[in-house]
Amino acid sequence: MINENNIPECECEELHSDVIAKKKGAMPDQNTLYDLSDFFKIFGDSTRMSILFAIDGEPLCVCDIAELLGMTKSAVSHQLKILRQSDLIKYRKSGKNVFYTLADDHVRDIIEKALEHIRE
Amino acid sequence: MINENNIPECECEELHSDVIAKKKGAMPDQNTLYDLSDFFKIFGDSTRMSILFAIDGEPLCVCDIAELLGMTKSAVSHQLKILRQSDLIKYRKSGKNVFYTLADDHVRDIIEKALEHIRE
DNA sequence: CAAACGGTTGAACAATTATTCAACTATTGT
DNA sequence: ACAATAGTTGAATAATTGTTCAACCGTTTG
Repeated sequence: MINENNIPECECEELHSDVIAKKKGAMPDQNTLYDLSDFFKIFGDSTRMSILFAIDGEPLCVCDIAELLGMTKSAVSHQLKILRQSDLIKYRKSGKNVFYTLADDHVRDIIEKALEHIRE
Repeated sequence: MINENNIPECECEELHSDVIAKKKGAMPDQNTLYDLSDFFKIFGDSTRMSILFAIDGEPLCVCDIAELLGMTKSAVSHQLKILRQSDLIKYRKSGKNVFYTLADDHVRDIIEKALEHIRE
């Protein structure tokens, strides 16, 4: 079913309107939902997840990360860009090298929580 | 560069071999990395994120969720299946309806942590 | 200054994935 | 038993996204 605003609509007849109305008021706004899912999307790739573990603690240059993960510098650099844009990592240039490491402990925290969930 | 095992390799000449060796021992195994990123992948979609907020607290039937999100039952049902398979939600059948709600507080915890990060 | 190396980038390609559509199952009420 | 409704499902389509490839920039070294 498509309504006049071209938005698909539920075609059910017996809706629990009161519950829906209550929920509608309690839902986070659309932007927050996008921000949240975009944030999790970053962690939802095994290459990026590997990079985060790799640069946890000691900073690593792009070559080292590539060697560690068995990937090309290019592929790693592309993913580093995404991590940079999300402020999950920070970097320091040193001559021809660029050393990357985690931005803060927040990242570690979230991954730790997820590990707990997986291991139960 | 592709080595004899057909795995792309870093073509750098000045690797920090000692650091790499140390890191290699500290990295989680490949399966854990996949499990972790697969877990986060579930949260990395705004539709699923909306559903999780919708069914937090009070259980909602598929129709109600669809109405709340302005989506078709089918689209919602597909995403509910993914959430079910990841044990993030539980459901209760009642006549023609199926009521969904969060599986446990773990889910809420993780989303809360992410919200903290976003809002800083 | 030129060559070499570390790193980045854009376009192309391949793979993954969310939504739509139509068909289907199961349950309820007449 | 039949019609109607809630929900699920598989296939097709469209959109998103990760990796490769080639070209490029910046820094260092001969």
